[in-house]
Amino acid sequence: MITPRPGGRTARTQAVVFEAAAALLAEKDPGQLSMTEIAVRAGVAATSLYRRWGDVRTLLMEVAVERLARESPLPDTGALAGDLKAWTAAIAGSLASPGGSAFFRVYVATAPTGSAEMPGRARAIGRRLEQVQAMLDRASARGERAPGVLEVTDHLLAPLYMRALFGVPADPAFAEALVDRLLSQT
Amino acid sequence: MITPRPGGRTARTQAVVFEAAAALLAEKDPGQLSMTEIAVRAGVAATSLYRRWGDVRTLLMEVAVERLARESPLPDTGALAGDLKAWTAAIAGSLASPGGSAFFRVYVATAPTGSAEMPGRARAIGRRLEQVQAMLDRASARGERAPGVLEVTDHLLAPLYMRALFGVPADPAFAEALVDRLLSQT
DNA sequence: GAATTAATGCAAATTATTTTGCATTAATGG
DNA sequence: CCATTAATGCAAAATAATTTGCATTAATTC
Repeated sequence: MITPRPGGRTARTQAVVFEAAAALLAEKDPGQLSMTEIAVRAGVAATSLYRRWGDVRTLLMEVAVERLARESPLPDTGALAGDLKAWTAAIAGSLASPGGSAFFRVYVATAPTGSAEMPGRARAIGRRLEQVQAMLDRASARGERAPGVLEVTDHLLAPLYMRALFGVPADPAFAEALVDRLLSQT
Repeated sequence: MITPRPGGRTARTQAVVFEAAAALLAEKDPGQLSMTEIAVRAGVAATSLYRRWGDVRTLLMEVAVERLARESPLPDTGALAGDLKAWTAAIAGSLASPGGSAFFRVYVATAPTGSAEMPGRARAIGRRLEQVQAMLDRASARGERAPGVLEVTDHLLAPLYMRALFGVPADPAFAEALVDRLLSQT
């Protein structure tokens, strides 16, 4: 059984487990969560969680990746400024929701202090960067002058996530101002 | 015994414990560290750690606060641009060292996902913000036009920490460019 | 729809973490 | 220097987390 159907047992238990983990993530630190706790909340045997994900870090990273994919769709407004504004607004919105910075917290908490590895990590962050690159490529194809991916992460993503982390509100107007600031400097 | 002398037993064990924790922090995630592990490395009974700090989170937060205070001194070059450049360069430097983002990781890992509390947290982050405010106040007193604290955290600190988190190098030139970019927009 | 395969649940065993009680050692105050 | 107080160490107990073996249930294949 490599890819079970959406309604299969495997998919079903994964769904309840992810749901339970996400709910707990909105309540407490990633570092405070245990396999046992998630298993109880999900109504699933802890044994199953250990067998499928190995440890809490791995499980939480998968949850984060899955949620991220759903929360900020890639916009296409026809202009770079519009794309970036819609995208950052969506990010700001999801960061504002309870547990909205959960993905980011999980990433940081599970990221190795050293330099190397992490397949889940690369996948998680790769998703965001692919979105950025796609937008920038479209802009270039239209003949617009576009910044690089690094500029976007440095000047758009960084302030938004930092604010989420420190509890400073980041409303849509702030996100929009960041985009204007970035584009006026290219 | 409220404030034991620098050479006292309490201070001595705290020193070895902090040293051990910092060393381990450079090797693995904050979330991976246990009291037991730190105790063994420090050559101290785990019992003592539990009694003095209660749990790993609390201990690590204190370690982070203590290290931060030593790592980035407040510069005074006579001009805001110079102050900010010296300060960001110091931050970039310590972030580049092995385990340099340990403080930040600890902060994120131990920060509650919910909204409330945290004495250690406020103290930790307050230190950085006081430094910023002091620099900005001096600049204003000299008659220079100075940005607000939020601008500094959004546009200087955020990119630096974000890069540290994702393993993207942030050299002194990058830090300097951030300062120029910020000041040219005030 | 039976046979096969994989995932799950459950209980027991193992291992790690945390707490507790008490003896010991170091620091402090006369 | 002696008495007092607080911190530490050590061992045992209590709790929590993780692993393992095996029976059971659900899904897939033919």
